Amino acid sequence: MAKGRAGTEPDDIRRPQPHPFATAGDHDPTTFNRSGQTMADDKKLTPRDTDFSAWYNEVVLRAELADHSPVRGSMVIRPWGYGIWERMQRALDDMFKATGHENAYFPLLIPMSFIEREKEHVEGFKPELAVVTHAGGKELEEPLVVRPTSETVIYSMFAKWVQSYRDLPILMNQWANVMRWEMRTRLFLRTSEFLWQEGHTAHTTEREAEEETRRMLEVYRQFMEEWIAMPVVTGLKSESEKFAGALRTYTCEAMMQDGKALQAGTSHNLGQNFSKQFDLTYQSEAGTEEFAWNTSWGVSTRLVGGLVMTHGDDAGVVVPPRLAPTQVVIVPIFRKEEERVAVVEKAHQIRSRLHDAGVRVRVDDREHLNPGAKFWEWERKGVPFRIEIGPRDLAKGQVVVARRVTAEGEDRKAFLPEEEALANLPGLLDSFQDFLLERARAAREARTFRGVESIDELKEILETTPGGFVHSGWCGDPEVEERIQTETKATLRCIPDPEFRSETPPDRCIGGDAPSSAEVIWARAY
RNA sequence: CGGGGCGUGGCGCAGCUCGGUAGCGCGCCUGCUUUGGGAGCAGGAGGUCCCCGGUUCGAAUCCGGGCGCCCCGACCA
Repeated sequence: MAKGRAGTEPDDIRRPQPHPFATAGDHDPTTFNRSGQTMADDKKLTPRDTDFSAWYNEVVLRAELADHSPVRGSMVIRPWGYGIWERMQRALDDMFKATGHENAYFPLLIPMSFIEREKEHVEGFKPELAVVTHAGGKELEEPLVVRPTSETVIYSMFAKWVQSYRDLPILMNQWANVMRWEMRTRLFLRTSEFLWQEGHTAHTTEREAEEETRRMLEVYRQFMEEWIAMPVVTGLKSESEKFAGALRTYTCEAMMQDGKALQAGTSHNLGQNFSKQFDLTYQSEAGTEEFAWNTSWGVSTRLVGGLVMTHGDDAGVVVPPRLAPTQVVIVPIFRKEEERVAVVEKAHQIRSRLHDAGVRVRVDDREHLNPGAKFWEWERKGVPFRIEIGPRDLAKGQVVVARRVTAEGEDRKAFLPEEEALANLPGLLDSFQDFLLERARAAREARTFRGVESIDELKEILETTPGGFVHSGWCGDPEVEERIQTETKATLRCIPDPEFRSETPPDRCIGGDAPSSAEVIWARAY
């Protein structure tokens, strides 16, 4: 049976299990201090099942991933969050290079007239443009737009560079910031300014452009699963959800722990829409003048938000080892001065041996915090493994290895001989990475509902916490889509690719008696 | 833009009904004792109580006007 199938019976609607956020290995963040008092509440995070959205905000701030900037709706990405983004960038960049792409950089400001060139494109972006009207103390003759995306400048430049079919394909990417003036913002998930990568290509044939669009979608899927450990459903966007100016938009949709969908990355087949507006033509082998075919594709710092909402728990963030700026933190424990000297020295020895084995590791030898405080702090930040070394361990030649999240029935801490711990850690990091992906996949499958045949049924599922992805038939009528959106607050996430479809294709449209022309997925979304 | 809430040391809040010394928890600084799951004690720093105006002998508190932020709905990676 293909991956992504939930029930053995296609018509069987699966119900979610009662406690969506329960995770093996979660531990109760309520602890007691020495006088037996509970710790002040302000040290704990709001639990996910009390208020998921409050939990998210607190986690991002208190794990020091990001902070609000003085300008409403924009954020500062702090070193821990930026370190995760840097790892993402590096991995993606390598994948782009491996598929033949080169990086370039285009400017922040775009002439207003460029944006206005492609009709659908303007309509899509106009409401969220930030416009520069004054500079150098004078009003500008033509307003400049702070790029919301760069298709228009990039294809205007491509037009300048391309003469012959021999100049194609162009496979380019840029890492940049963009600005879209949003009404409601949330750290990482939707801010006015965000960091992203936008790939832009030009081809001689429609088929080649389509292949490129699909290839990059697959690169994204693979990256999201292998690096973020975040499984995604891939598929095609409906007309109403596609990129403004594209022929077709493909998407990666991830399910967050509250059952809502996160559009994690998109890849667009732009057809000849932009090449026609910007005169991106080439002379073919036969000597005729032809318009090029374009694609564009992007992922953003939103992925950091996706990571948090996929793996985080009530103790904080959980960062998959491959993206963790620090994979292992070593906490020395001691009482007397001579113990401190010995333990800290051992900690640094272990650090340097793990470092040589390719592990990103640091020693937390701050003296003003006791070990417990350090444990909480690094767990909140999501460091995958912690090594504790105290006098008792020193005497026994062992270390304590604690995993950030444990499987059901597994002990949180393992007492291992030093050599064994050192030898095992790279493997432990790998298996933790795998564990996170499998856990996330299971969570998604548990909240994927198939064979849903009526809007009432859809509504009922979405209103039962924590919702999820609902598969149904659809006749393809945009009016039906809009009606469902209004009635259920769910959007049509995508027409899933074959491996995510149900065993038996739905035969009727969810909106009525019309025959279904495509299986689609509904969900409330970020 | 509609509905709701809130602006008081860095953060979270109390005080406002009923005007009169600005307070609590966390955090921060110094010292000593501590350190195997968010340390204890002692001392200390830190405030235009969002802004403007009014009432009053006196305003964080009452009145008027502004501004800002957050949450919930209509747009979006």
